Amino acid sequence: MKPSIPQGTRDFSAEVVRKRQFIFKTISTVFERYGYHPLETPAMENLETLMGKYGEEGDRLIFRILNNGLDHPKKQEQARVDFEKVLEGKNVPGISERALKYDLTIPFARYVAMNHGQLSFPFRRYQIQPVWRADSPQKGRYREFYQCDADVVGSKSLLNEVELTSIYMEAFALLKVPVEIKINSRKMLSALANACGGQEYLTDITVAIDKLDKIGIEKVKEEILRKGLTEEQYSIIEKYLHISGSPAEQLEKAAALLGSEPLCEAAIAEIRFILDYADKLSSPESLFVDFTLARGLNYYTGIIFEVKAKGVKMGSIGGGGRYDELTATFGVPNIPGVGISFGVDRIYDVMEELGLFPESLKSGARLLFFNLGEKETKFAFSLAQELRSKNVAAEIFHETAKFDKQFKYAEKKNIPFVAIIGSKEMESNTVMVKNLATGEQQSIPANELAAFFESK
RNA sequence: GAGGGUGUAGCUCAGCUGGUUAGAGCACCAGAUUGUGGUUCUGGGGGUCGUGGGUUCGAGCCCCAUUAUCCUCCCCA
Repeated sequence: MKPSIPQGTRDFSAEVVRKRQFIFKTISTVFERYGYHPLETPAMENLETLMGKYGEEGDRLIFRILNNGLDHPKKQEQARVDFEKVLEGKNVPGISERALKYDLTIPFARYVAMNHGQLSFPFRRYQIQPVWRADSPQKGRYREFYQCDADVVGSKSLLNEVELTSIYMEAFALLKVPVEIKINSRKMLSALANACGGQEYLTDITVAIDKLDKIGIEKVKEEILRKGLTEEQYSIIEKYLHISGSPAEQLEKAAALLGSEPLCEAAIAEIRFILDYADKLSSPESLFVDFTLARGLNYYTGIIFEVKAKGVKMGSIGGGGRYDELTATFGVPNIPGVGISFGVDRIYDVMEELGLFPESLKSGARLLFFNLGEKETKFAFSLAQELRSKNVAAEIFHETAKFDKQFKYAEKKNIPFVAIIGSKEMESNTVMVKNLATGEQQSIPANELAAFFESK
């Protein structure tokens, strides 16, 4: 048979794994600095935990796991009856009661609901794990991909939003990715909806203006009018979308337009709270107020975030916001929260495009010992062991072979140095070390080899 | 869920309006070169042309089906 992997999944080769781990490690280091703790949850959850949390569309994309033992003679009859129901589109525990997790937020909510007695609030956690979606794959979309989330629950303080903003700034600074961090408040959008027709239009308006930079203002207008708003009502939206200027000016203009709405006042207070901390953040120039920012998800209730990479054509590489009642669906009310996520796969693509990964991630071993025969290899082996004990990665070529072959191996594996030990070297107790990039070689006493590499 | 493109050597792909024995580059192996690579040269191994049918004297090429994969829209990260 021809080997293959399931559609929408990937193997990661050595270099890719190192680069991805570099991203994970950088981000988690920043999370830890702010007192966020790691959490891991199982790949699979009970189907019941996940169903109904992601909307109709989302439910269809959940990977369900078939129960074991359906072929057991005692169960076969029941399985047939149950399967008929599955064909009608129902979920039947007899056929499937587990599913692969679809995101990290719902499992986190489940965890908090299960353990809220033991947790001390506010509870901060970060989580970097794969999730699975039975979507049809295309460019930049996979059936297995990683999410990287940080959330704090059990606190309404806007200081959390400030810190999450700061986390974005620090993490992207460490990764050297130039970004724009956009913020808005969902309350501002609610105020807008109230001003032009009422809350029942909130979702329609949000969905439409969220697409602004994708489809252009004309299409946004079309879409909004199609939803039943009048030209007059739309004119308020148009004015809203044209608000510009410095953050302070933006807030003023918004107040002038929607000031009569109490929610607008609340929104302005939230945004102003964050802006008041701007001078204490590491890169305030990357923070922007963007009233057109809406985020697709409807569960956000306060501040919302979105991060875009500068100088690259790419969707957002991070996003998040405040939500209320994360755990209410699991019977534990009154736990508000706010969280952000990093789009790891897209960050990878951006960094690859801009050449931001450190060179050191490319090679494994620093040194390859040539294999020139049995005696020589024994000599090389003890030297290699010494290097390894001093944390210098070293490899010995696996069999005696022509120089040509061993050189090519080193080159392919991006190993920068080779060590040649033949009878001459063994006699004088030295090692011939060659730098492959420059072609220079020098004879180094065997007992100084480790020091030579440790100093590099 | 809707709509496109592509399946030929390990990889990337040529292959004319259907016409003898299906090619190239890279990779691999051997040699020129028994302790100094990246260049060059010579030789070599490798393919039931995704699968199944059909049209034809003749199909890698045309038709139908099927399957895999990539992409666009919807939605999302």
